[in-house]
Amino acid sequence: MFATCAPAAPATPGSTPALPQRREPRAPVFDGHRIAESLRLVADNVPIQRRVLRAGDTVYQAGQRFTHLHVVNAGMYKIVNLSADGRDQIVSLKYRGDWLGFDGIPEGVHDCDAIALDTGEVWTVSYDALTRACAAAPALIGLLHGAMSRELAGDRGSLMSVCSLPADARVADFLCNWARALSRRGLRTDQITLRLTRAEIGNYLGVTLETVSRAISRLARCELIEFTGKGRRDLVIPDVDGLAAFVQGCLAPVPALH
Amino acid sequence: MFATCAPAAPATPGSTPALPQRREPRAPVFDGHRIAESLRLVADNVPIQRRVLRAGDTVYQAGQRFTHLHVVNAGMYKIVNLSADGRDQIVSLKYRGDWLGFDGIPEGVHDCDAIALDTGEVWTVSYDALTRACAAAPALIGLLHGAMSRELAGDRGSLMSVCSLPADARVADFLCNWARALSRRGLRTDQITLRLTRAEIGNYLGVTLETVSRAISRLARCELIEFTGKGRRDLVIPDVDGLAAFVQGCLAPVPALH
DNA sequence: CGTTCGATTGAGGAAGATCAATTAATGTGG
DNA sequence: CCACATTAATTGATCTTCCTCAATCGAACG
Repeated sequence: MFATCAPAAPATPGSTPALPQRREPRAPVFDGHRIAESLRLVADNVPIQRRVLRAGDTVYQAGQRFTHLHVVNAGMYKIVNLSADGRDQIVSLKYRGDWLGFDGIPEGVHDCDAIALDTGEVWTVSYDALTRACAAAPALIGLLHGAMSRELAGDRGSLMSVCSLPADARVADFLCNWARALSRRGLRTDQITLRLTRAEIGNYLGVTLETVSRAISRLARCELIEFTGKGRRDLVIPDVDGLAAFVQGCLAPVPALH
Repeated sequence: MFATCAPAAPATPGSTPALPQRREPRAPVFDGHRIAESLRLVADNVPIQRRVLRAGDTVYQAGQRFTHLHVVNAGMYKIVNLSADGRDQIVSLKYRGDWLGFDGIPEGVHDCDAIALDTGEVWTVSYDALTRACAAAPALIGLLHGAMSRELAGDRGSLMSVCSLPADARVADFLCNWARALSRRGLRTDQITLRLTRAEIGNYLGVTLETVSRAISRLARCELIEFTGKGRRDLVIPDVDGLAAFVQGCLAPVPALH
């Protein structure tokens, strides 16, 4: 696939111009203010309970009765969906400002686990109290809907990645998204610590852990990523846009349709 | 994979009993009443505009300003996500009772297309009017949240299918879900018409159209599905639970983890 | 210092993609 | 109504990617 490490050649010489291949470093999005406001809006209108978690702690578990929602104030979390037949599947990752627990709404019972990946804090609010507060403070409705809609958008992104990208690109895309999620929230990206094992990343991306490992090694060989610490969990992405361009490059021969 | 058509042998003789392999025909879920109530609740509290669509018509398109939501009263719809680089990806399918348009909430602009797959009708409501009505009729809040949460659950299911099932099982799972979506809504399932081409199914499931075609042929050979009409678009699923069991059977050698 | 768990890397095989040819259904214009 | 074009679906042959199996290595921990 990319033994040559050719990073997304700017479209083959005689190709259609239909693909702008946008390479200008996109304006770095920063959501920190919006998130801080959201947190304040919640805390001002609903009684919250702060809860500190350590890596491995569960915020809630599948099967538990649903009574509360949780807003992430700090830390990172994985959402694990367990199907009836024993498969378990990491379906999304959550960061500061994201909500946890929507899955329990329709049936009153959670059908996912939410598990902390590192030390963090969530603000827990009663769902009943929250809906009542919505009547008084309509801004809360917009907040909630926005959060749910963003979660939907994230899911669509995952599906897109899994359905349309080869394994190496999936891993690259995963790393891009991770880095962007951090940078949008104002967290440091010059020293990223992967909080997932290769097996977990593979589970999330629909590939085996060996494939993840090989992909990461190749990306490192191409210097699209660099390891910093002793182990293989701390890394730097020197140029996130370059990494994103690599993802695009994996699609080169396929584009035209309709 | 299943040249012998062995349908989910009840676990290999000496295997762990950890996998119950539930085969009792699950109680058929029927959501018709809940959906009818939901539609009425909306119509009673918010001005709606009925809109009839024919196959291929768009309910809304990516890039359009978001002002309205839509509830499906009839017909089937595909949601297509187009990424910046030209990939387009079917991310979900919608039926009576589902909502369309949530993707526009956070940015005020849609980032998906919603396209009718056959003749149908949607009820269009102003999002502003709807949120205002939520204050007056709190049941609407629960309705909306339930709908969004169900959509999230559907997305997780898709991701799970794509990440953990081999191609043949994915197609089988897709057909199961289609049939169940219909039967839950009280629509006839003794004569299912696929409204998607093989290419579209493949796009949705992350495989090529040839793979879809082969999988469908094999399922038909095993009599897990049967074609009815002249073409290859009308089919019957004699035993949905049997088809679901086939999906499970594809996972046999993998289960244990942790 | 040995044990354990996670990660890396290689070799071989299998599932699925790609390329290509054929058939079937649908639509068009004469 | 028929010849023709067009689009969808099927099926086969080959090739690539990724999975599986296995060995090795490294870091962390008791």
